[in-house]
Amino acid sequence: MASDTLSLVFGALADPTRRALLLRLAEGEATVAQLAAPFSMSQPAISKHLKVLECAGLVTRSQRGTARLSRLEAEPLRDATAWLARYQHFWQESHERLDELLAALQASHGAPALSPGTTRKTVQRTRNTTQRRGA
Amino acid sequence: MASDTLSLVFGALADPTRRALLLRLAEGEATVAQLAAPFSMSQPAISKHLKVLECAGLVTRSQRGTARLSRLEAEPLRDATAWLARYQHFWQESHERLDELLAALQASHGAPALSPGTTRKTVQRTRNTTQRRGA
DNA sequence: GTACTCTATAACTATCTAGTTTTAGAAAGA
DNA sequence: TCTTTCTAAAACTAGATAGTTATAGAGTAC
Repeated sequence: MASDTLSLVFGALADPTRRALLLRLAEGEATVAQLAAPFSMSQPAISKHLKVLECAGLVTRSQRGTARLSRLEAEPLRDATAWLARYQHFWQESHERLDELLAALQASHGAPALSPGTTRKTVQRTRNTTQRRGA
Repeated sequence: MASDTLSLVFGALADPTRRALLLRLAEGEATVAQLAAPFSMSQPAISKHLKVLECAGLVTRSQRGTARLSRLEAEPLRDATAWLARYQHFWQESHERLDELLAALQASHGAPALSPGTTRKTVQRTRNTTQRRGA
């Protein structure tokens, strides 16, 4: 894979096991054993996935006794989101805000433990975005 | 790679060539030859990248004469953004809105042709998000 | 020091990836 | 029809990826 940061981050996210690990880590730090528990996969396999996440900057690690704690680092996810957001106006037809979209998505297929508590009210604002599409 | 949609999308984005293709397609439809021009890479290589993008649902194609037009489909990017946004409150320390962050990013390292025209004003609002972090 | 626990590394396999060059096929033009 | 243009497919290569089992090493407890 390409070694630039964005490629590493997207590459790390391109695996359901690693995405699941991130979701778990969003609840708090965890040891390798704790992280491996839900998966029908060997411990070294999980260690490798953690290494991929670490290389992408999505996880940092510390020692606690004989165990190693993994901790979520969300910074790179911001960069990834920023990249994606350039395309926002291609799919956001009605210009609703991202967190409102999110709220809707969560309402439709079950809110994960992570989500903010309440849906916020729509804020009306003008927008002079030039919609350029087509050749 | 895993075959679920999200994995395909993130996997497609995990390559700088493919991200560049998407950026180009954001300006409008293009033929394979047009897309291949800026790259020092063979035409079949570009065709393969386009196939990856197509499999991820990021591109649809149509025929025009002897050429094939590729068109950006941003829908899957919304899903990817939605996944990422679950981590928003991990990096969005001061709770600024995504598009404001974007504006700042664009201001700092050069606005791409894609971006909305103006930075919008900060809207003050309350937020009762429960910040849950740590074990 | 010895035993135990937790995790990383080594070594290996199978599969996927990204690229190449060459070739075939489809559509348009003369 | 014959030629040209544009793109996809075939066949191949090198290297990365995701998993395995077995083992080594580091830290704690005794």
